[in-house]
Amino acid sequence: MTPTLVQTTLPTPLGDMRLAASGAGLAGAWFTTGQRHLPAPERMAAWAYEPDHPVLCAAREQLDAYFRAERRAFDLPLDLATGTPFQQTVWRALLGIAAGHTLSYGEVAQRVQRPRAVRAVGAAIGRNPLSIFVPCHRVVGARGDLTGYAGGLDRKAVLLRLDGGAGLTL
Amino acid sequence: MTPTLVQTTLPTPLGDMRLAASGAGLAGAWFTTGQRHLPAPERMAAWAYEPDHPVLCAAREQLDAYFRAERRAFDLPLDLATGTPFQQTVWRALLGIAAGHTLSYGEVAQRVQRPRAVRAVGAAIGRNPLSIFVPCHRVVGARGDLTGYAGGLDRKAVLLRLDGGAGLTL
DNA sequence: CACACCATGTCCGGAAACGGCGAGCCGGAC
DNA sequence: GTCCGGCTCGCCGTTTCCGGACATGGTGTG
Repeated sequence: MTPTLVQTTLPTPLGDMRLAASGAGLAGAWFTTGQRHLPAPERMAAWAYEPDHPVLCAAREQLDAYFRAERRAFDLPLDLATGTPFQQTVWRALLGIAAGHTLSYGEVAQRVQRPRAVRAVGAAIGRNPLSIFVPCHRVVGARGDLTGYAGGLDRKAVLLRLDGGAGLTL
Repeated sequence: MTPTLVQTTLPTPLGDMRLAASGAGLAGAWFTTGQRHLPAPERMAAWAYEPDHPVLCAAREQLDAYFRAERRAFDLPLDLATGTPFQQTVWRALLGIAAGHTLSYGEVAQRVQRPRAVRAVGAAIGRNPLSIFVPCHRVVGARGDLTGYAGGLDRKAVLLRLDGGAGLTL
């Protein structure tokens, strides 16, 4: 049995989000609407609601600050253990992209020492369980186009503007 | 010598059926074409034709009503004494599946207290002498596939739709 | 008694399909 | 000529699907 998680939900300018935490740290952050690759509903239903859990509190506060453009980087323990080894490598690489910067899928592939595994990188990024915290929205097409986002391209655009210091513009 | 039976035949939307009755109740109901595990022809030839036998009349009427979707359950004495003890147990378990519901072979095996005798259950169900009356068509594969039917999968599909209240759709 | 049938179910390995891509090529619009 | 849009094809980790190999228990044979 995989260890069970605790969860909470919170509203954001981009829609409600569900946060989940394990003993190791924040393990999930998904938009409740229009998000692909969600865990199975019955799985999520089994997680206890603990809004006061320290990790969830920290995540909520930092996320609020981020949307108020008062914070550009996050600082809390993350639990990436869910993914395959390759996925974890990719996700960790994303953590190295600072706000205001972007990389192409090909560049990420190079950083992961798999220069030709471009599509595989794309697939792995698509499975990122930690929206925003693992900044998968900072990966764009080789020619600068947005290309895709599990939470919808609209949200990706907003997040990138926010990253750029432009403040929140829907 | 096993006590001799009386018989009759009647047409149904799924083809002609032969009904047989003993003093204890309805003992057989088989499609005359495309049905496996029929009694030996010479055996059946020895049964007297008695279309007016009370049990046969009741069976005919209820079967007609069933095919007209005006009846979902049967109410007449059944004679299951033909089978082995195990087979009788299985057949009786089938009587507990209401119209509109299905069980997998494995689930039937559990109900019979022989969780691992899954194939044996399948074999026993295949020998069911009372098509439709003992609803062996309500047992499907673990993943929901039809798997098999002594009267042909086509008939099984029709019967399940009929059970579901969908009316008769060939 | 030994043995071969089955209207199954589970597990496992291999094959094929599927992506949040990117480079190369071709044909039009200037 | 340039430039751009659109198409094709190779790329590779993951997922899904399919087929074969067991285990399994009652029955009908020999």
